[in-house]
Amino acid sequence: MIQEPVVQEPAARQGGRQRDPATDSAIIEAVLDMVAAGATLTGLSLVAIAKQAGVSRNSVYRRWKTKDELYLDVLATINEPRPAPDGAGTREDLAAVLRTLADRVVDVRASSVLRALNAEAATFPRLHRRYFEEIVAPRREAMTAVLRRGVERGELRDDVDLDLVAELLVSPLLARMASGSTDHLDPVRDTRRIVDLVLRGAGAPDDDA
Amino acid sequence: MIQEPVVQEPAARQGGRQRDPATDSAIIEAVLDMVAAGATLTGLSLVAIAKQAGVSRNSVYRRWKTKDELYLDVLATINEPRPAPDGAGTREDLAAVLRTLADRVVDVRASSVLRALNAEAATFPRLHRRYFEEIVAPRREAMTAVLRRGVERGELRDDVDLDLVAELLVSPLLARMASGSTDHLDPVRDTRRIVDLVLRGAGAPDDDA
Amino acid sequence: MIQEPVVQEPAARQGGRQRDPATDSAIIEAVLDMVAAGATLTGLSLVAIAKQAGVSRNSVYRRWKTKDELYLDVLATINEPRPAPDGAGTREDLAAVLRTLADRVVDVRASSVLRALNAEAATFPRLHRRYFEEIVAPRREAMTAVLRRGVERGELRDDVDLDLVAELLVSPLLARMASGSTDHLDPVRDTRRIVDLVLRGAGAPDDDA
Amino acid sequence: MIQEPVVQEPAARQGGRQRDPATDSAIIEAVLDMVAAGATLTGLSLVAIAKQAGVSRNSVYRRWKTKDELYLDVLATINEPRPAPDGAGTREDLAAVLRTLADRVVDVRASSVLRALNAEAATFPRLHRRYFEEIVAPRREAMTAVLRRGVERGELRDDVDLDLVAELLVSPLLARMASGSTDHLDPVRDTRRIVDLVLRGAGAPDDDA
DNA sequence: AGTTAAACGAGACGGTACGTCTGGTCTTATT
DNA sequence: AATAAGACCAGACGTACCGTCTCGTTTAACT
Repeated sequence: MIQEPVVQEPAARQGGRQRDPATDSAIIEAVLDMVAAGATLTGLSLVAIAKQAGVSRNSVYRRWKTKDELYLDVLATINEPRPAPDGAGTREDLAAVLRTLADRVVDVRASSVLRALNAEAATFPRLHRRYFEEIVAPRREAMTAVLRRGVERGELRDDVDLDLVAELLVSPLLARMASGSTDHLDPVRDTRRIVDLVLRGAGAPDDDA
Repeated sequence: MIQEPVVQEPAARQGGRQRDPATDSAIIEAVLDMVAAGATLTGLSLVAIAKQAGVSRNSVYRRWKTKDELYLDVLATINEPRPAPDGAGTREDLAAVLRTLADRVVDVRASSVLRALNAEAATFPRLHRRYFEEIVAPRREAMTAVLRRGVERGELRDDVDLDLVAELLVSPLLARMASGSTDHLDPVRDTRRIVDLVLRGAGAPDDDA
Repeated sequence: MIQEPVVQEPAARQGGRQRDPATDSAIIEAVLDMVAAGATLTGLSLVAIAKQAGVSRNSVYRRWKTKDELYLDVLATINEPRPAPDGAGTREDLAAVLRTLADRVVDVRASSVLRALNAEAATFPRLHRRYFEEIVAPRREAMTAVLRRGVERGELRDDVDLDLVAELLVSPLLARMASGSTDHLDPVRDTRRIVDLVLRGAGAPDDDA
Repeated sequence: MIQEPVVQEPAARQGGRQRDPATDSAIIEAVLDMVAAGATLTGLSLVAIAKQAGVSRNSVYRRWKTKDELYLDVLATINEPRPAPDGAGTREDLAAVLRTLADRVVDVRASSVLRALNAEAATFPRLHRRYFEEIVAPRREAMTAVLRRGVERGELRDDVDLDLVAELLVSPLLARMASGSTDHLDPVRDTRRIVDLVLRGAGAPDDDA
């Protein structure tokens, strides 16, 4: 799991001043703020981050050798695991799974980081892989599980491509995250509307025959 | 329209060597290639672009004072207008409109630029606005027109939010563009499948009542 | 001799527009003015000279391939030969020879060029050699001739080093040229005073024994 | 006095790495060497100096914002004050004062810098003024004092222009410095000969009447 | 309490890239 | 063919960072 930051504990501890934990978070906050303000992952430098955090360069470099490692810890901050939906019904379960995503999309700093990460995946392969393993994959599995159960329950057609359905459900939120048009998004209402429309379809009933 | 590049024609022409048009395109190609290779809009420098284009710095700065202006011309390159769908039927028209988008998504260089532009919208507001006016808005109108006609024809329900339907149709492609997972996308097949699923819905028929 | 400029006559003259002789002198004047204004020989560029002369770069490069060649022609402009003194008397002859030098020292443009040339002798060896052969050597010979005649006539001691006497006579003017403190120099009066003092000496008569 | 270089001490010293004093002198040495090798004051760039000194550009710019300021410190290096002559006799005192100058003339680096400075006085007015105040003026006063005392003692005529005598004494050395023909100069012997000749005069004794 | 060791801010340092400017060459249109 | 205008490449210059390093200072653990 990503939960545990990789800030290296210095080996043997026999004396000396302690690291200020406030510095750790000040730096990570600085990254989140700057990225949310439009900075690029590549464009950010440890120096600039230090300045924004009100901390000496030294204090940043002491903790992370590279931006890559720092960003791993930043990414860990974003992931906020949720319990699996309770299985009340397919419609509600889908909405619940989507909510997890929608909440992150609405969080400006989180969505900014993820948007930046997508745009620069090639530059940060390790970071991008981690993003997939820790954030994307679990959600996808949760979604798939709900969909499969929906078919079993007879609440979903059994002749549809579930992967496509999942993509259809998730994409509106992802697209908003990608474009940054996150303002008018109401996590509760909009996830509900998306689920409804995907389940019901937009075509006229006759048209289905 | 964006079609006409803004490369400034120097005022009065009475003598002097002519600008090499090959240089213009070499520079724009360089930008497209570098962005497709993972570069950031902010991260690119006119110097690096010149190097990649095999052109002197001077020749770049002579044409564009800022990256912003250069990118405007790059963006113009991407926009490839398509005729409106012929109106054979809602299903076919929707697929046709989506195709325009899907083709751009599949084009690595185009989608890379747009992905980068989305990620750095804050840094290039003028560019982003232009992107909306010239590329996004026309497609959206085309899509809306088709949908409205579908309702009039009775091929679409009249109780659905057409904006949401449009978003549902478009988002899978946008999301792929955003994440760069563009490899397995088949413009013809996949647009068809998306349209079908959105029209028909994924829910079991009984469930609709 | 330096008198004949080395401006290359274009080989065969078969037709086409004629060179504008005004351009030649405009360029040389430009050099003189710029050097007098403080420019360095190395620091001047043909481009800057063209601009100052109000002439296209082309027109300069067509005439002189290098600064070196151009400066040779500039130097030729400075040398203004004078007839040998008439031999009325040593005192008058010395003053006459010094006058030639003093007049050049007073000419701001000439002295500026020579001062610059001295400072950058290492960079323009050919030019510096030419300067010696064409300007310095003739004057020195003239001076030596007058001094030798003075000894023969019994107007000068026969136990002094004539080279040193010559140096003593010439140096005040050269030093002024070198330092640029040329303002308060009156060629007629000051050469006279220098000659008088050198002949007579500053020591009290008794002191000589 | 000029003795104290103007390398700016950053105001408050509370921390940070110390400047390497070896870097200071390496840079100044570089300037002296390059000017002695024929470089122009204007032509030198802080970049070239840094390269020659084997130091990063940064380290130069950190110390001096402009060439002007750097050259002030270079000039300070050249000035080497001497005690006033002891007053044994006018002849000896004059020789002693001239020696100070002759030694500087013989020092290739010092004379190169001063020659360059004279040639480019217009470009570096502040530097040139300083040169006068710190180097020229004191020597001139020393010289004048000796001469005046010579008159009082009856060792010099009382009807000569002492300023002219001073100029006559000093100019041969200055002229050599200006022309760079410094090789065959023997400070001890030549100053002596100059003083002797100026005191005694070159004219035949009868000629004075 | 004194010693030791590390955290911390400040800033020197070498290196690299950027955008500007200029120099000399080449090309085009005009005279 | 000479000229003016200007595109073009090459390279230097001064600036701005970046990441490393070395200081002097402060804080905490361990004698």
